[in-house]
Amino acid sequence: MPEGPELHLASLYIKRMCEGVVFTGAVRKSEVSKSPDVPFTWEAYSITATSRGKEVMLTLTPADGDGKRRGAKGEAAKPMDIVFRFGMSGSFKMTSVDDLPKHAHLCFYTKEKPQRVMSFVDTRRFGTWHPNGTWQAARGPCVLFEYQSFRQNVLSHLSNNAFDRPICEVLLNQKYFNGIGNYLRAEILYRLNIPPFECARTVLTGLDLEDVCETQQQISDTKKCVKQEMPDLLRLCHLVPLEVVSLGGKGYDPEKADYSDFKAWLQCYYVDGMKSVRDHNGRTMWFSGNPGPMAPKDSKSPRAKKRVKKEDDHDYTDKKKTARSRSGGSTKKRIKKETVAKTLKKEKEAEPVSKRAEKTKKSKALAHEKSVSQNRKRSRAVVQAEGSQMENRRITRQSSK
DNA sequence: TCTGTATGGGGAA
DNA sequence: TCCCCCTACAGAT
Repeated sequence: MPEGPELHLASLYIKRMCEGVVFTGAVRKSEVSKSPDVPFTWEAYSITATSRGKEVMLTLTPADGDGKRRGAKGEAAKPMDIVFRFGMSGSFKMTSVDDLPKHAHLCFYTKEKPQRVMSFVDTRRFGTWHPNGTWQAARGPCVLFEYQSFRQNVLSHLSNNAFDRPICEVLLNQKYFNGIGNYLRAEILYRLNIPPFECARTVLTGLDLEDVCETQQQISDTKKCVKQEMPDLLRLCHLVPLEVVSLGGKGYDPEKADYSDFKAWLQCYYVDGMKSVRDHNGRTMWFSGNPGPMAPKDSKSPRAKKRVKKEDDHDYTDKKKTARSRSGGSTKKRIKKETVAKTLKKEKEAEPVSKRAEKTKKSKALAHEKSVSQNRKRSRAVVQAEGSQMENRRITRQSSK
């Protein structure tokens, strides 16, 4: 579920579910998880949460007046912060003990009867947590809640070689864009019609250090702001995630019933008619129009690349053996080579968009079409239309300099 | 049964 | 820059 908006929605969910609820006992970790144990055991404690970019911090606070002022090992009663990163599939869920989700890896038990559990659920186990943790120092300010410092952090470091790369790849750099992930980068660049593989520095040079819309309320009031001034790329890094937050629900999470709202909100990511290529890190970039000058020449999937490499190695070994033995190669090897050649040819002919994506998109297209046409009539359409013209003119100016 | 793909990011070379 | 961590699912074979 996890980009900036989903992490924030998770923190809101935790706060809502844990408000006034007393938790008890030890925090329990699944056997299979490689994340650390959480050394926290109290007769009574409360839970609250906050988010920053792609991190969520849980604060466990021992309750006053429960008669026990010391923990199981005699430690003083002080709160513990646990910092979570969600990986590709992390989320929090409050359930009954009987309904504990299959992939619950860290569990907090309530003191009620019947007992309930707040658990960190993470199917793929790419998520991590850090007891007594702090916000990760290497991550930049939150695009949602530290907008001005986020903006200044980006614009004051443009000379850094991190900005030599394509804008779509820099948008995933959490040192500068804490909270932006793969669907947000697609949506943001699409709104401004910025070629994803344009050089980041070219796109960002010339933006004002201070945004004219200074207060969050002003910024959040899209209509008001758009009428006053065009939103630039950095403001959209703030506004677009805010839109997802305002959708409520659970954002990007196909398992949830309210996923349809989110799908309808998407204008570019996984949308019918959009193009997709692999960026230099092997992640799929969705876009329309011109990919930009720094587009990778070879956009094979990481696994396809690996396979081709393996087969190349295999082929090389075969050739060496053949040369040594002067045998000319066995029938088996010839068939293998033909298969490899066919595979390569297939891949060459294949569209950048996978067949699976095509089919998924087709089935999605009908439902999507209806609501997108409505959505686009809203303020975002204004943002996109006006913004893209301005942005294109600006980028053209930058490029020609 | 095999292959490709998925909202992220740490660490080795 | 590449490899790896891991599960689930869709579609191809």
